[in-house]
Amino acid sequence: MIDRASMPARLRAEGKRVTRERELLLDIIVANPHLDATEIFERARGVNPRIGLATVYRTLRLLETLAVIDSSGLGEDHSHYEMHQKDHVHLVCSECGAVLDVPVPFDVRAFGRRRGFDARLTRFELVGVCDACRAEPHGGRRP
Amino acid sequence: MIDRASMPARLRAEGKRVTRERELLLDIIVANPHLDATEIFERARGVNPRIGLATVYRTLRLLETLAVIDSSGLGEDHSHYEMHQKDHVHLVCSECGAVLDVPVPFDVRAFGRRRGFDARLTRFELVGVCDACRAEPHGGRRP
DNA sequence: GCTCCTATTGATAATGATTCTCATTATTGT
DNA sequence: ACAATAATGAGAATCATTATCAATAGGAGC
Repeated sequence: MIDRASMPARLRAEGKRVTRERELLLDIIVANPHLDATEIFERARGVNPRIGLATVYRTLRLLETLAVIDSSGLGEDHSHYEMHQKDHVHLVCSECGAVLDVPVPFDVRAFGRRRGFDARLTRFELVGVCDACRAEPHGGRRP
Repeated sequence: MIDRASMPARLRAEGKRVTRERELLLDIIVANPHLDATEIFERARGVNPRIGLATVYRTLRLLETLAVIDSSGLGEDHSHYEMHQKDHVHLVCSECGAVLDVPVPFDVRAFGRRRGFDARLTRFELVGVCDACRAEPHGGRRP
């Protein structure tokens, strides 16, 4: 996992500016993995009501380009974000939306290399129903 | 892989009608895995110029609901489709767009079960650069 | 700390993918 | 063949994301 404290230096190293907005968005992503752009936007407004949605998308794109954050669908048709970390599988509960990160049980780089691929990024997800939701067939919608 | 010939019976069993459009779209998906909705639409028009894009999306949604086809992003921000088949990893070349299907090297169901998840569907992708594209750094854009 | 240069922001229009609406058409049971 | 109604086609509507552009604010130099 990338260290939050090193981000300002990292941005400057890339010739980018360290703005209030970028700091705020990074804090939100670090503290809440798996949020989507709208959810990040809402939380950001709670702190800085003047922030715009465009800034959220622009910042997410920048951070993803810098490989600081990763995006994934998590069973839905839009992106969710988290700080970049070692290859892992997202176990997504289609009932309650819970997401569990589990290390990939094999060497992904070697797996790709064996097939002539130089792996740049991975997205592994397993969508299903978690224990809790299987236990209570009635309630248990998205939190 | 689901057998194309059994699809009409499968549709009727679900109380759905077997239309020219559905037959055509199934043929296209079987013959060309990993196409997106627009590509499927274009090929379909080649055979039946009267077909509408809405029908393509409706049919894709229906077939996915019936677990006849699966969708995945393949490194892009929209869905690509293929007949449902056993769990596999998509190796996607970000340079030429080539997609390679490789069996998942571990037992996905058991993997999920061990974490309290009842796996319904999986999406494993590894985005990188294939041998061919690494060989020729100049050309080699999307086919 | 003050200024200037320009990257970044905010508001909003634009785009792209997908879904919805509704009148028309075609599939299926009889 | 006929009627009942599910499915289609065309286009409007929606949702996520990107582009545009004037206003604002980092940060390098003084």
